[in-house]
Amino acid sequence: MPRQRSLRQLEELLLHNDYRFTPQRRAIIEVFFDDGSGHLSAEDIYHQVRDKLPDVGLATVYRTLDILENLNVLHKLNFGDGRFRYEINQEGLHHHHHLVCLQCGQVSEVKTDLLNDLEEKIAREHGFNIVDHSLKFYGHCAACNKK
Amino acid sequence: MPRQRSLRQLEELLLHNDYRFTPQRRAIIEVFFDDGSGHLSAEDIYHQVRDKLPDVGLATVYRTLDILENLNVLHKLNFGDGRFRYEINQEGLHHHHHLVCLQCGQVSEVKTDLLNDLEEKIAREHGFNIVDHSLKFYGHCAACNKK
DNA sequence: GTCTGTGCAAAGGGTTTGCATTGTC
DNA sequence: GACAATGCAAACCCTTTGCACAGAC
Repeated sequence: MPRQRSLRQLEELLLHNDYRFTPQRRAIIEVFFDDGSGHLSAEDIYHQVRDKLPDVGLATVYRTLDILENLNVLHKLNFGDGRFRYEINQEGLHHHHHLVCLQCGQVSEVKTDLLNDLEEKIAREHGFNIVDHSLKFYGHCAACNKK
Repeated sequence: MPRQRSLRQLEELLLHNDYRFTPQRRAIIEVFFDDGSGHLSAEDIYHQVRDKLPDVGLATVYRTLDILENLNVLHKLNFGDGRFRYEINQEGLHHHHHLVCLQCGQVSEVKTDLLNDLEEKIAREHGFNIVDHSLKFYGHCAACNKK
């Protein structure tokens, strides 16, 4: 099982779903491959895409992000800072959590997932069928602690 | 230790912090006492306050919510539906989690907190000083499952 | 050639801010 | 009576939408 889909695979995914594989969409996907930091806002992506394709419109970015989210290529994140952020869905990276630094705003990831027990308990006690979860820790990151 | 502060105590809290205890602020706080459901949006509060004080402005609601959040009277929540929601902070209700139904939008609460171990581990491994956390489960609630 | 995708600009929705007026301390 | 708080409306920010044009199949 591949850890991350290739550009080629994503092209096929789009075409199989009756979407066209345009230069704009290609460039937007490439931004996610190029940028390792993850957690990109629409504006971040817009600026990076415009380095390659200077005429791209912000609306195109939003429309593409929407498609990619629906195809489960991207995950839409909300850290409460007034804008949505997107990260690429990678197999094996399911259910990681986020550390949001309240000082510098940096978001890092925790791989651990100890929520399975809790999920079972909730499903049992509340009759709630869990599809997804979101766990965020807010605090002060190592770098800010040193200041 | 009281489970919930009284109106009187909140009045003193405001005055001690050089804020005035106006009828508007009183009415806004009362909304939280009257409404048991919790998770109120600014608009929800605005409408309920206007039943008592018809001339209140939405801006006043936002400004008051902001003050009460800073005084740790309220907790600002984000369920990703495009608006912030507020719940009153009660002692003993620290760190409860939310179940967000993807069908009907209803938000209910889970009292369990099994995150202490995980928090310690994260603080140790990442040097991240945790101040708060947010855990949300998305899925289908018992009522929607029956439909 | 058809019809999806694009860019632009305008609209939308929640939240914030400026300012003259009101009213609390 | 000073100055914080209010109400109104405009401004803001991110996101969505309408529309005519461009371009992929």
